[in-house]
Amino acid sequence: MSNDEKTPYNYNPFDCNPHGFNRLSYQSFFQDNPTSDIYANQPTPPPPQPQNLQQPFDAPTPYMSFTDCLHGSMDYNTISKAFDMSCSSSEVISPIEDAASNSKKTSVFGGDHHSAATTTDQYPSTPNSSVSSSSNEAVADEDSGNLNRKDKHPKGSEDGDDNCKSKKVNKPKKEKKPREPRFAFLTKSEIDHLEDGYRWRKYGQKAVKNSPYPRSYYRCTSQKCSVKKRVERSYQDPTIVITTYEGQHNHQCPATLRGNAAGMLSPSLLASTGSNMGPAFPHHDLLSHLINIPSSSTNNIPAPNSSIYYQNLGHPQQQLGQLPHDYGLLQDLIPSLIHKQEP
DNA sequence: CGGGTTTGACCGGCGC
DNA sequence: GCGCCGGTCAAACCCG
Repeated sequence: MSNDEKTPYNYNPFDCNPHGFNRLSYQSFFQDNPTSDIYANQPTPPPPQPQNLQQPFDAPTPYMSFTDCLHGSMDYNTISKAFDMSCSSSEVISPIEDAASNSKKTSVFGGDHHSAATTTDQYPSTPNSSVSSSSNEAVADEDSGNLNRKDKHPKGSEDGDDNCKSKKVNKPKKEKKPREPRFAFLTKSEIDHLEDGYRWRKYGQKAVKNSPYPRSYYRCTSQKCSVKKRVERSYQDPTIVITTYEGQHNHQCPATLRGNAAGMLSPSLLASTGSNMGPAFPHHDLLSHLINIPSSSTNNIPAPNSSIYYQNLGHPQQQLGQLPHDYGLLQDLIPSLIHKQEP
């Protein structure tokens, strides 16, 4: 069952998309709750979070970008709030019960955060509808240098000899390290690993329980950057790729450094996002999929789900009107998006 | 040869 | 305590 069979979409030159992603029909930010919460459908209690996020920069501005998120310059709460808005319209992804909702890890992050996935049993049956579940993870976690773990000792064979099975090297009982904040993107794509401008090294792949699709683990190849991401395919809708970022880049986007950034961005986005977008904006591929740009410029891509985004948002204007002030993220993106649709 | 991928094994948390 | 499972490691392999 390869994904190649389905190729439901055409290549969209507008997106400069060499991989043939399809446009994102849904986007979601969620923090935490591995796997499960991706599908979690819940009203996401907007948490009164202390602003103790690790933020290299000041408070989020209305011009935060997705990459800002990726770079950690953004308050994750802002993100989640922003998307809570859109999910508050009771949109949820298709009921991917069980594996997802059942996961025993719904509140794994120390439990010091509202376990988001709680009402998973009442999925409205809105297949392919967009979801915007958001949850907050242990935002307080610093970049705890997750690379320290285990000191890189070869497992069990540290001394070689007869500790044959006793892989338990006597470790200093490390304290539980908090997890990085996470957020996920659901992207319609034929390929699993979406270009986002950063370079990633795959360090693992695991079969996902109850899913025929494996989950891949990637780490940012940049030194000292501990950002990780997981990529898996929704088993309910194999055209959807779930990309979960964990951590915050502490460097610039390599693509940017190569001078590609400009080419990744649509002028309108650049214009609308302003300088705050900075050089670290993600690959246009990603962005364009994130916001489901109905690139009128070409192809009437069937994009079966392409309308979902709007469906969920209802009338964008209206939605925007309801937005809290910190809806800056979409507020920023949508106008440019709309602008872009114009011939 | 360096960097990335594959893949089986290991680790550790969690639920029962 | 045991088993399950997600996440990670690292040797082997691949590729440009």
